[in-house]
Amino acid sequence: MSHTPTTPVRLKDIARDLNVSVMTVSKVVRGCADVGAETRSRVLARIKELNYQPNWVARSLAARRTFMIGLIVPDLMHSFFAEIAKGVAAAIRPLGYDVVICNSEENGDLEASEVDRLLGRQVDGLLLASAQPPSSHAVFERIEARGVPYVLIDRRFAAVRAPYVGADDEAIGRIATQHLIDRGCRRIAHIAGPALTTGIGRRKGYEETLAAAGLRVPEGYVVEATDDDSAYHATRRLLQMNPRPDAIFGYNDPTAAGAMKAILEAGIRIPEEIKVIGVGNVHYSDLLRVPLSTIDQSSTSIGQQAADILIKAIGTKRKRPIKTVLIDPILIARESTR
Amino acid sequence: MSHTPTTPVRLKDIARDLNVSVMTVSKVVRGCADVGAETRSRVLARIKELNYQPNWVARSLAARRTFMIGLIVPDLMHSFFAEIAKGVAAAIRPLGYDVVICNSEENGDLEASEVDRLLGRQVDGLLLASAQPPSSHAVFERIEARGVPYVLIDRRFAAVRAPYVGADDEAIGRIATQHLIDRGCRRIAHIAGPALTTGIGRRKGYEETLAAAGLRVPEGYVVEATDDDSAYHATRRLLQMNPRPDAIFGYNDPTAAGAMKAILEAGIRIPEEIKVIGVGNVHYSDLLRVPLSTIDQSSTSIGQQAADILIKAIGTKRKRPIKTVLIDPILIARESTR
DNA sequence: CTGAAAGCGCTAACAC
DNA sequence: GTGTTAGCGCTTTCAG
Repeated sequence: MSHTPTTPVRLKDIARDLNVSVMTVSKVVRGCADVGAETRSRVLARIKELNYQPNWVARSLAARRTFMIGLIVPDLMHSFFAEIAKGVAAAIRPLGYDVVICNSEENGDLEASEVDRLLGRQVDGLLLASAQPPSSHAVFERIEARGVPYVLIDRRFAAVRAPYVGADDEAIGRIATQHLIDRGCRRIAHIAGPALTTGIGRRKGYEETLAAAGLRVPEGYVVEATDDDSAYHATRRLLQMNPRPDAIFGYNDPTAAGAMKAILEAGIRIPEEIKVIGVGNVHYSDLLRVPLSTIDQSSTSIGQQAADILIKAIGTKRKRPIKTVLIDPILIARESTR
Repeated sequence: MSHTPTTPVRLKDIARDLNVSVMTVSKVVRGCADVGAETRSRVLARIKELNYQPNWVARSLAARRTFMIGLIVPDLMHSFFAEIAKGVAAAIRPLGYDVVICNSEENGDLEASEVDRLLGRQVDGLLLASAQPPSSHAVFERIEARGVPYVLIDRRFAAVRAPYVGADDEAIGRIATQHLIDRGCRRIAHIAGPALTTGIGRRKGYEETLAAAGLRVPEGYVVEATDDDSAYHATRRLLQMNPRPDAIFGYNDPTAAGAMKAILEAGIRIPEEIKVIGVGNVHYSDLLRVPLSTIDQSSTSIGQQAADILIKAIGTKRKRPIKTVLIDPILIARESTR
């Protein structure tokens, strides 16, 4: 109705109206026990009446806690991270926290500046799917210097002493590769991801499994790509090779999807001539041209578990044991490796 | 190195070290002109040395501005909204704003509580892809009562006097339907979305175009669905009908993808026997089993334009003309309507 | 049980 | 140019 912007109601206003102190009202708002029953109900009534909403900025400054946590992901458009974000939000919301989501665009410097911003905003904790190069620890040190708890997600940093939640990347590489071998493939190519633990681990699992099976692949069977588009182009090169691969293991679903596009476009049949497998079980995997076999890594659960660990760390004085949660990857076999 | 959490450096610390007043330091930090060159450089040096980072909570309280804006979307997993979020972030970041992203899960009550939280956090503005039922204005009134600028995204509310940025939904419906007619389809079914302006507008465009072409469709040719899964089931019902549709217009890409899944599963060929078109041009549209024809609505640009309008409104005293940006939809014809 | 005092770290507005 | 005075709206601490 009244479209005249009103200055928000403050504790002070309620206190004045009721002839009690600001403190008493504050206590009622926060649900402290030490307030008389009758006083409490009078205050509560007035609060409802005026529709009082606490000013969280003021509250945060005084209490030195914001009840905000920061989440930094490399790319929100990748549904894997969107799902993590969802899991995080779902986990912390009931506890009264809000999450500020930032996109690092897979760029370490941008990420560092996001971290600084979030720290400047006094977040109580940080969740980080970091795009830092593996040996660069400056960002983590800055966080630690501030004493703000944080949890690493998806990408691991061996030298950093922080909790981590993610999938077992080497296991992912092994499972995917073994699956292709089991399906009779012998010339298995790999679209490797960026040089982060995810990409490196999956590639390592791939190489180990190949070696264990006594398979050797020609020079050039491992190509690099970061998204569906670069994977598309990389795959076109792969298809020129002699002998041509009879399988491609993409380091994530988007790259596998890009590979499929190149393969089908070349008039090659999936899975008859080339089998394809990805990682991530993104939501649309089974809607692709050929439903994509993939390795599921429970993204929602990653978000939730990371959030749980973080919240516990926030509520604790100092030095809890550094937890590492490795989620067991699960093979989802679909048409693309039939 | 030093993993001993240090209390953050404050203006006061720098002021003390340099024997100047807190104000002077504050002015330097904010880049005010009225500071002596020599003083400024001393302060700057110390700031760098100590790696001073302003406390934004305190700053926000004092300045009565947080430089945070809130963005509420129904579903971050839907890449349309993820893309909008990205566009928003990209647009406001260089201006010093941060965005707090919230998920309403397509639930009006949850959305209302998110709005309250964001308002409580004193955001400077709000971007809202609202899940409110069309006649419910309580949320908007609460925002207006606080005098916080906001702009509506994607879903429109005719009675609400706020800027709006989104696609022209009726045009979308017309273009999609006309395209199917042009391709020779005569029994065009529609998977209608929820009863919001998006769903309603697209359906209206569909019906108008059908009428204009003198086409009538049997009872039951319009079914409702909200996501790929419900669309999958709805389409299975559609396929039982007699006569069977020769085209399906899905109100967005996920529903169209779900429809395709049901069609192909039934052994029916796309586009030979049934043509399919969606809306949104989501990122993976051309990777689907049959590359999906769709209507593009420039999601990134929606985010950017909405953010621009909001930022301008924030920087203004009061009452700017209420801008409505209707983005022209563009047909992207792919294999599914060949 | 209630409240007064003392800030949280910073900035607006105005003097000097 | 620089600094002073007053807070922003809330919570902490501790006395009554």
